[in-house]
Amino acid sequence: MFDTRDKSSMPLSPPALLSKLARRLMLSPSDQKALLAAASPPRHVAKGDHLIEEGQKTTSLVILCSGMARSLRTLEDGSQQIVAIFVAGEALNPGELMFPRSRTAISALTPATSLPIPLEKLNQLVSERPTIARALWWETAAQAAIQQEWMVWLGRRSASVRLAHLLCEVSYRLQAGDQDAKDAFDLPLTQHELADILGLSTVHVNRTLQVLRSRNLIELSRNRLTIRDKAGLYEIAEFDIQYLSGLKQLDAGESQNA
Amino acid sequence: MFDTRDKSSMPLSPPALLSKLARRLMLSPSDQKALLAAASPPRHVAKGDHLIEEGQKTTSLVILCSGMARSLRTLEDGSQQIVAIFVAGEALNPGELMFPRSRTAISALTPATSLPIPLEKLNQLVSERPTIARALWWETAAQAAIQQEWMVWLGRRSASVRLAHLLCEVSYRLQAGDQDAKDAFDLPLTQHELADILGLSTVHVNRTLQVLRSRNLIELSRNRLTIRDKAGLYEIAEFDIQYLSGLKQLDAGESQNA
DNA sequence: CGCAACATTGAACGGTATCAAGTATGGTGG
DNA sequence: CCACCATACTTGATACCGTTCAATGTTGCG
Repeated sequence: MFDTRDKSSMPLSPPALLSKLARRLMLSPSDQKALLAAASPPRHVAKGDHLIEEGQKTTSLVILCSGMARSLRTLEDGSQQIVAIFVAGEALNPGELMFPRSRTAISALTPATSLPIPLEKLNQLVSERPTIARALWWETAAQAAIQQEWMVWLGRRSASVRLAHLLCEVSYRLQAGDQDAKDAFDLPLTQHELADILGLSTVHVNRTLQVLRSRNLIELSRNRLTIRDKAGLYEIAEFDIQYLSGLKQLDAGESQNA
Repeated sequence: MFDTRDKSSMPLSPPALLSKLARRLMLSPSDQKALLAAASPPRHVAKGDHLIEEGQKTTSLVILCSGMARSLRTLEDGSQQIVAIFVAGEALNPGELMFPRSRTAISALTPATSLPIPLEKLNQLVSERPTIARALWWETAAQAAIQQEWMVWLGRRSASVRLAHLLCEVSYRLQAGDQDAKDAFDLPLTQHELADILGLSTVHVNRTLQVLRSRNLIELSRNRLTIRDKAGLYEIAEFDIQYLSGLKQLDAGESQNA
């Protein structure tokens, strides 16, 4: 279940593809159906392929049905910074819908399946079904919240804290989307990619990983991460489960708001 | 016009207060009226006062009508990171509306005026007027875009680039909100606060400012910033006016989307 | 087998933090 | 108006974290 590679090679029916997103966004069955009806056929891409190009005109809302993806900004000097990662069940560009062009390139970290929903149809849907508009607005806000958390530790924390935090977050998001709370999962990121996310050099990521390993907090080899000491990892990461748990409180807290 | 301190001491009528936001969000006159009718009386606060407390229950959308504000995250060890700053005409918490509680504290950098709009009324408005919902969604996305830009330079750029970029951005946002393109404005941030934004130490901010001054790019004293060499500053900041100009293309590019 | 990508290690350099001290600046009460 | 104090700003010396460069080991794959 954790091996995202398997999923993409086994074509799922669109309803199955959508179910994860629906669960996250708490869409009603009728909204789900409507979304699905508006969607283009699902697209399967290989590892490394671009799901959205930088500067590309915004033509669809894209939902990641399986696999993992990253959002990348390239700077003039060639250095790059990964500004977001996505796991199955998340929308890739809810915020970009508001802009004429995409500001980042989004590419697949694993073989992946995406479900594009053309803007024209989406706009119609959104005006007919305010609950869908609200769900997308909410997804935009949730991603902004995650970004904000990234900012805090980019600005203020040491390499080991940043790395630990990232591992905690990915583990948490994978669980929230789909799986039971297992502590081992595929993490299809090279040390170079981790460095891009963390704003560190590859070499230093390597050394920092060794520190975490030597303290018996994690194992990581061949793209598979095992968390050996969850409490310990959370502690040095200063991982506050609260900030993401708002994602779950939606059904409880939102009913009055919606 | 640039001295935000004057504004707060001179109570403006609510319509005037809202006009900036309306211009930014491209709200129709009837939407503006409706928003205004839903709003509570404007609130005047002193420099340093909190507009929104950390962890406070989300009860209103708050619009900043005059002055400047900052959104602050405090870490367990006492260090803090400013994750956003706001100028007059911006909404303080469009994204937070989606969560039960506020994740940051927002406090006034200058004397300021805020216009709270209670959630119950807002929810009604939003369901009656999809354009308002869309405007708030858009504001959420715009703030996420700015945050993302911050992330990129927090992770990848040197102190002088970060500082220069921040100055460029503030200057740009002030102009976009209100003023003609003047190159001198009040910047009510201490070096300590700049450090919190930039993820640097106060001492290093000081030295970096001296570098910029010695290159004749800026003057900054007593909270007043003068940009002496705009082109030069933009250059070392690698300031890409594009990323924010999406904000302006809304009326051009959005009509087909909305 | 051999190549390419990834991972690991070491040494030297540099940017930024930290600590500590000193200098404006502005506001307050006498 | 002055003495005083608090806050902000400035400057220097030192230490550390993370980078860079360079070399070596490892894994997977055609």
